[in-house]
Parts: sequence; structure tokens; C-alpha cells
Amino acid sequence: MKHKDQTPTVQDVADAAGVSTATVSRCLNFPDQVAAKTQIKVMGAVERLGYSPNFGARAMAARRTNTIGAIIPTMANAVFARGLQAFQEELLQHGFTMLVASTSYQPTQEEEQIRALVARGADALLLIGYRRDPAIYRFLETQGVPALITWAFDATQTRPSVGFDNALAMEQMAREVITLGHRRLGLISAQMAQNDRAAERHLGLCRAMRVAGLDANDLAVVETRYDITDGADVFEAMMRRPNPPTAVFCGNDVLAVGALRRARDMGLSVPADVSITGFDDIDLAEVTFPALTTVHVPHREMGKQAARALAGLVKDGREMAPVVLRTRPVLRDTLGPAPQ
Amino acid sequence: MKHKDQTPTVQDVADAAGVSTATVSRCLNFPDQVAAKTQIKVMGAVERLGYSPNFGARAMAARRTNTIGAIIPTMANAVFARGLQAFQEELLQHGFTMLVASTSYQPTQEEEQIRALVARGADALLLIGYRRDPAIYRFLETQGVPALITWAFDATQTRPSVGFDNALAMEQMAREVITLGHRRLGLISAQMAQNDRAAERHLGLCRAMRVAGLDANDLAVVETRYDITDGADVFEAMMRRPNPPTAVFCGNDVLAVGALRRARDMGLSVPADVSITGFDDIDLAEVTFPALTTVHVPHREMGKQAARALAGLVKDGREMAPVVLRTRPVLRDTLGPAPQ
DNA sequence: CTTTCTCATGTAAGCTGTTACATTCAGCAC
DNA sequence: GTGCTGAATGTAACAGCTTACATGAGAAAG
Repeated sequence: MKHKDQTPTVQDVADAAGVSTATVSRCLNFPDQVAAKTQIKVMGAVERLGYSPNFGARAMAARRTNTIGAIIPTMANAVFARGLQAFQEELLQHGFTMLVASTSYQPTQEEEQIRALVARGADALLLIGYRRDPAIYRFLETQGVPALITWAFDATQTRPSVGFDNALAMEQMAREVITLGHRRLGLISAQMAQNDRAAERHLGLCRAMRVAGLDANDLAVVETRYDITDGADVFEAMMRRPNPPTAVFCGNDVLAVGALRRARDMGLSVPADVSITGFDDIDLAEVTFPALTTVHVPHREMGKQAARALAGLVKDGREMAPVVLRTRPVLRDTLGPAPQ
Repeated sequence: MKHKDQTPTVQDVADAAGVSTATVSRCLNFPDQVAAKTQIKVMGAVERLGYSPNFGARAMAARRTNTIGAIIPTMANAVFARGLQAFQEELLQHGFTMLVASTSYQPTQEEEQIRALVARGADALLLIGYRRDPAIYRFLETQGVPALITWAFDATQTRPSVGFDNALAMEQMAREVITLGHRRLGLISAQMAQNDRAAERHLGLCRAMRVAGLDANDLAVVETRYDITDGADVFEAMMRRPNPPTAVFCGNDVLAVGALRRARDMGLSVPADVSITGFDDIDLAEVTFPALTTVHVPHREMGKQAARALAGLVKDGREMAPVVLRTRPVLRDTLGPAPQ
């Protein structure tokens, strides 16, 4: 004899509605295959019993979880937090839940997390950037888990992606800077070996220099971690060299804020003595003093589109054309003409 | 006949190791119940076949998913992003994965999300603040899903919690402000009806006023949404009243940053003309000019401890004593003596 | 009035682990 | 040698849902 205090099952609903379990299941998953009046009976029973399908059983039988994993470097960076927020909101509209894991920018951790989320039944994955061990892509393929690349765009790649052209974005900013007469340039970047977005931004900067007739070898480049204090320390070191740059590009806004603060501490006036630019246009950029000149990236829009793309990929396995979002330089107050 | 390209199951591993499926299962879940040499055989087979247990089947049979849900207002606020980042990192150490949903500060959305995550098989939930419909707590209880309250602490409640005393935190800040001679005070707060943390902060401020012999009714309070521009607009309105406050408390740093910027636009000097304080101590607070005086909250620590607490709650169903974290006023440059 | 086709529904076979209970067997006491 | 104990392992019954296929009823066609 069954206890009545257990959570109801499809069987209970089927009995209550006077139909078979198959009909109940169809009613919940493919309502258009069921006659209207049957639907009413079934949904009534569902309501009455407070039925909610068991997750594990559903996942096992249907071989999908309606869960999508997102693997990002860190939520502590506003860039990803904002993007994910939009991603999650949109995902919900399509009936998916978001699983999150972070890697602290470590490729080995990323690999672990990818395996973990796949083992957890993620139907698809959102990943940042293209660069990773080909074995991982093979793994995802054999597991039948589609992956969407975001925060980057590479026309030579065919993987599903929603992103923007990091090189072009930086090139546009560099053009603005060079137009203002700057010739000695510096770049504070993330580690490029592990971060294709950083590498692309560097590339774009070099391209702009060459276009302007400058020698890209003269660019002072330092790679560091993505922290306010890292930005500050690297900036100071760079400015203490002989012939310091008159404009310092930063790989993101966090580094730029660090640089900006250290400039003030060193008694350098921005932008009179040195110009500083960021990348991302997070809230931080607007509230610094002087307000930060940076590259605007539509993070929320990217998250939203990524969610749509993944929902499509999972639901109807439909292929998708890569989506490229537009970025633009936002000229605020940390960029000025080159000093004499 | 079976295809060999399918992912291996326990049965395959059992066959390969020459044992039963039960032994394989035990080997994976309770290794100490299995003889050492059997373990070696089994683990060898697992390795060889690249076996990984099917998530759905495991969830169904074991009645747990090793997944913990977090329901927060929004990831776009650095406060929650930072806390969740730490939460997720720590959760991973304990073998759990994090499921995230956000509510945009809407109680109805929160309720939906709670049901959704429970339906998704979350073994436990992290929630923000105490205040919600008692029916929700009953629902969680009947579903057997433990919930941990964070970002708040209420000694009169017995629910598991890891948080801090919002009232006390604000009271301490208020004491600092009042000590500097401020008598006309203002508060820009989030909606208190839906946000017990905001209500508590208000309470703490009133308490400090009374202790100092001031009339708490004289406090100018405005409730608004949590956005930079909201903070700015409300601040301006408040300062245009007759007899404007000489010190404006803000419910969080985002509002404070908005207020600060508008003060500059209005030609008010901070802190000479008016003092402004924030709450949370996010990165933003350090980089504004002048640097923001605010209440430091150990968000990362809170996330970490929350993860530990929940892991304990789920794994051994052990009860826990509420954890209270310490906050402290951080006196930077937006607070000064009251003008004459 | 058949025959054929379509749409709605039912039947029952999975899906892949976990675990209560049963069994086996080595070791030990008598 | 017999009987007992306990550890290690095996057997098989679930867990709750989805879905391929079967069935049946009614509509359309002839």
C-alpha cells in the first residue's frame, strides 16, 4: 500500500485525470499533440496534486536536462557578471537553467570544469574565446554537447559563436589615440598565451600602428594579471623607463583604473602628461576621475544573443551563423593630445 | 547487439572488472566498503573505459544531484557577483555544482525561481535575506530542501544563516558621521518593503540617531531603485529641499557613486559641502574621486562560509549555528566634518 | 457502406544507477 | 569438524519519466 504523503508521480496524475501516463507526459512536453479537452483534464489534475516532474527521471528518460553550462574566467569581473546576468535572464525565457563554473583564467581548470559540467548533464556549453586544446573540442563532439564561443570572433573559424572582433575594437581605439599625435605607445595586457582576446587586442593595436606608419616593435608591452593593483604596478614600471609612452592602452578597464590611480599617486596628470585607455566600458569607467576613455562592448546584448543561439542549438539542433556585435571607442576624459 | 560507440555504463565496467554492478557502484560511492584489490580492478576498468556515471540515472537512483541553487537579486551588482564567485569556488571543493537564478529584486520572481530550482533537482538553496512569504518556507520544508539565508542576520530567527548584522553595520557608520558634527541627515535606500537588508540599515541609522539624542523622525528618507542614475536623481532632489542634509547615507555603493557624481555636477564640494557614505565596499568605492567612505562587507568570506555550511547541511544533514560576519566602516574621503 | 487515412491515446519497453537483502566464504572458537 | 560471525560481494527490485509502436475511432474518399 502506498503512502499518500509522497510527492505525486505521473502515474498519480494519470489516474486522477483518467488517462495514461503517456498522455500526461505529452501534455506536459508537447501540448499540441493532445486534444484540448484532454489537456484541461490533465492540467487540472496536475494543479490539484501539485505535481512537478522528477528531475532525475526526466533527465534520464529524455536524455536532456534543459540545463546549459557557462564557463567563464570569473564572475568577479563585471564584464562577465553583466553578460551572464543577461544570458541567464534570456535562457529562462526559453525554459533553460544556467549552471555556472569559473576557471580563474586557468586552462587546466577550464578543462576540468568542462568535463564536470558535461558530467552534470549540461545540454550545451557557453565558453569564452576560441583558444583551447583541440582534444577538448573532440571530447565535446563525441559527447554530443554543442559549445558556443563568446567574447571573441574569428572569421576563419566555423564554430558557433556570438562575439565581437577584439582586434578591430582595439584598432579603432588606437586610431583615435594616434590621431591625437601619440607616437610612443604602451600596452598593459593580460597573458596572451592563454587568452586569445588579449592577443587579438594586441594585434589590433599593432595593426593600427603599422597603418599609421609607426613601427609596431616600438610598442611597449607588458603582460600581467587582471587586477587593479597589477595595473597600477605595471603602469608605474612602464612610466619609469627612459622615454616612457605618452599613451598607455590597457587590456581592460580594471587595469586602466589601476593605472589611472597610480598616475595620480605619481603626480602625473591625466591626460596632460599621459593618456590612458581601457577596454570593456564597465560602470567603473564612468565614475573614475577623470572619466575613462574606453572601448564599449555590448556585454548584455552578447549574453542575450548567446542564450538565444544556444537555445536554438539545443532545441532544434539548428546550425547558426556566427554573430558579430559592434564595439566602439567611447572618448571620455583620460585621452588627450600628445604632450609636446 | 550493442554498439560499442555508446558511452559505457556501470554494466560495462562491471563486466570489464569481472564484478557486479553493485560493487562498481559501491567502489565509486563508498570505497571503504570494498576490498582493496577489488577496488584496483574496478578503478582500472573505469579508467580504461573512460566511464563517467550518467547524471540523470544517478540523480534518480540516489535522490540527489549534488547541485546547489543560488537565488540572488542580480549578478550585475558586484556585491553578489563577488560573493557568488567565492561561493562557487568553495562549493566545488565539496563536490557540488552551482545553479544560479536571479530575481531582479522581485518577490514574485523569487518564488518562481525557487520552485524552478527545486524542480531542477537542487539539493539545497542559497537565499538572500529572511523576508519572504511563509508559504515558501513551508514549500521548501515539505520538499525537504534546506535553505541557507545570507547577506543578513537576525538573532531572533533560527534558520540556518551566514550573514552580517545590517542594522549594526549602518549604526556604526552613523556613529562616525554623527561624531563629526552632522545633525541633518539623509538616507537614500532601496525599497524597504521588499528588502529586509535595506530596512535593517534604516533601523540602524535611526538607532544611532536616538543614541546621540537626535530625533529619528528628522531623518530624510527616500526609497528608490538600485541604479547609479537613481542615486543621482534622488540625491539632487534631496539637496534641493529647504534645509538639506549635511550628510547623506546611501543604501549601497552604487547609489552613493550616483550621488557623488551628481554632487560634482551640482557644484557641491564633497565633503566640504556635504558628506556621502556608501555600503558594501565594492571596487567602485575605492576608485571614485574623492574615494568613497563606506561600510566594508566581507562578501567573499560570506560566500565561502555559505558554501561550507550548505555542503554540511546536505551531506550529513547536520544542523548549524548561524554565522555572523563582521563589518566595519571604512573612512575614506567623502566624509568630513559638518559644515558650519 | 467499405476502405483508407489521420489523429488521439494507450501499452510497455527502456533509460542507468543505487541499495535492501541474500549469499558466500574465510577465519575463528570450541 | 561444526557452527558462528562478519566482511565482501552478488541479485534484483526499484526510481519516475519518455517514446516507439500499437490500437482504435472517426473523417474522408470512393
